[in-house]
Amino acid sequence: NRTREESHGEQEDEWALIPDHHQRTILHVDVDCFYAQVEMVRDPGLRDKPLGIKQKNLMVTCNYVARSLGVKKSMWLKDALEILPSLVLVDGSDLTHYRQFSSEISAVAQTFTPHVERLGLDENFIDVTDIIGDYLNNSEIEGHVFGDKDDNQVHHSDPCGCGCYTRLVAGTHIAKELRQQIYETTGITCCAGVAHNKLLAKLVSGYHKPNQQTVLFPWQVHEMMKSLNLTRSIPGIGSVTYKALEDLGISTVQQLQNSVLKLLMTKFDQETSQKLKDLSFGIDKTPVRKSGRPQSIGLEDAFRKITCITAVRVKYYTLLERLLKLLADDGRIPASLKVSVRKFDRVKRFGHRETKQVPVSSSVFTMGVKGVNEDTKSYLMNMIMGLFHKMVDTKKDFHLTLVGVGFNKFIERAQDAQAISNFFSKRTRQQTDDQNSECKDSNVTKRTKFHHSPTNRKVLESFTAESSMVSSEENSSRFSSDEDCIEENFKDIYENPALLGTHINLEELDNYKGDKEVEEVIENASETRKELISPEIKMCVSDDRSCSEKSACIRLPNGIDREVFSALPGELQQEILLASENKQNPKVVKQGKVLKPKQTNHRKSNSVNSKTIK
DNA sequence: CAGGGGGACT
DNA sequence: AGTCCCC
Repeated sequence: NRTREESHGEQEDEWALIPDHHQRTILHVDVDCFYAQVEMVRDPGLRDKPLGIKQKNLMVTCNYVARSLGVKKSMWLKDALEILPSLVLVDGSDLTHYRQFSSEISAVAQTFTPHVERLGLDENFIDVTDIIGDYLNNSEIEGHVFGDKDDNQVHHSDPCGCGCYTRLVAGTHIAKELRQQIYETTGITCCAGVAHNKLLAKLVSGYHKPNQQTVLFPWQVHEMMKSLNLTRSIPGIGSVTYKALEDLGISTVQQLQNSVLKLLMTKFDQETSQKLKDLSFGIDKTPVRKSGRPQSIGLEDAFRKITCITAVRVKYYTLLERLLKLLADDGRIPASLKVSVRKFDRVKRFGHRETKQVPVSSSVFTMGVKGVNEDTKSYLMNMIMGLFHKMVDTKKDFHLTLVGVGFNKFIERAQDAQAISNFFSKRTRQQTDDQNSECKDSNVTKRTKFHHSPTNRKVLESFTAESSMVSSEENSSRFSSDEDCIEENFKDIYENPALLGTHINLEELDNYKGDKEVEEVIENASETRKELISPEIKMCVSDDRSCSEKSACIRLPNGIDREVFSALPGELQQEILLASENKQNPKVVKQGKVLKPKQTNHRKSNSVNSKTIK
């Protein structure tokens, strides 16, 4: 009972000859201009205005008021404002609220069935095959039907004979109900597509926009696929695959349908070749996979130009602070840290990133009764900078247009966590003669094992809270298993101990009473703070315009964005200014005992290395 | 400055 | 770690 066109494949094309019985019923739900809707729900005053959501210089989406006035998705901000000067803009760089709405929407779908697969923040595939029985008594179709009206009226029952007609009609009722519930719980409107596979459901969901739905019956598949014209409009055929096909003289879906598998196999392996052909016929056997929680959590910041190491540190530090909040919300313990950069490249322009990763010890996130604190941040910062230096040779000129940081593996199950924590504590015992290892071991075990418990949740949440610094001794045992990493990655800070002082939370000073060397580092830093960050100057720094009129203004180092600078915590502002000062006036900074005793053994010089500051 | 994510496969 | 895909 497959459609005729599905048999047009080559004889050797075995997969294509397997009939598609359309046994499944799949929904694709796609939120209308997602970011714009979220902002309109959050501020109903925006409803009637032309609204654009921007990220940097790009308007990533806009509401339908704006669209009716000639603005399109993914326009340059400049172009959008030229067309529509009255466009109201909201910055959508921080995805926090979008993530929240997104998971609420998926959660509504999950009340129907667990078979929900997320695609990006605003799309969900739902396999409703399991629950279709509850909806079979509906005879009327909800929403639109793809294709010619007359054509569909011919088939008023189930011409296919496999029961797909009845199931798809039932699917339209589920889609209707789901969209209604999403609207009631979140205030967000969606489109939906109903079909017998993911490809088709997705293709058809956008046929009537916004806030509408469409069903596709199998006998319309051929017409639908032909109407796509270019192969590029098939999900799964991206720019690279499209160009490869183009090289073979295949540009349209029809050409792909008529292509010979052997020709495709000159550019793709057999499996891929077959998949491409299947797609052109609207055949897609891929299952709807439960999405579960994200497998990575990361943040990026793009910009036009960063050329100095201090700015890099500032960017990573800022991203890391936000990332730790996301991590605390997530509740899981990460096992791997990934750092990325995008180097300026005239040819590639964008898209390409270089990345490096390292395992991170789970103890970094679980040790310490008072939770993870500033110290964890600087530990991770050193990891980050270590990876960064593997990608960028800061002794030479460099030009970055993006930095990113993320966690991409998580300790999932109690058993795994147990094994991992045992592994770490074992290593620690062998390598150090740590009397406290018993205590640490039990800490790790307990926390990791129950990392979903409320108690542990609290520990995680305290990442971001101001909390007290642990003693140096505790530090050394906590991180000793990552010794190798620290030695490599701490290099930057070794070379400029004055920077270290600026990392210290001023509220934690009491912890260092009596430690002369540490106090000295801190004093250095606090003097710097007093000198450079007086309230007046802060005001000046935060306002570009007033700054240009005042003579007392701080002159920021080249490459430092004033807006970025003013948004930073004082300690990082100091770091920048200090670094810039040192650049012009390299001076010797007296060495102090630093936070992690291991370092002192490896420090080679007391002098500030102006090269690292660039 | 396409942005700010994410996933699967190799 | 890189490539390709998706939104």
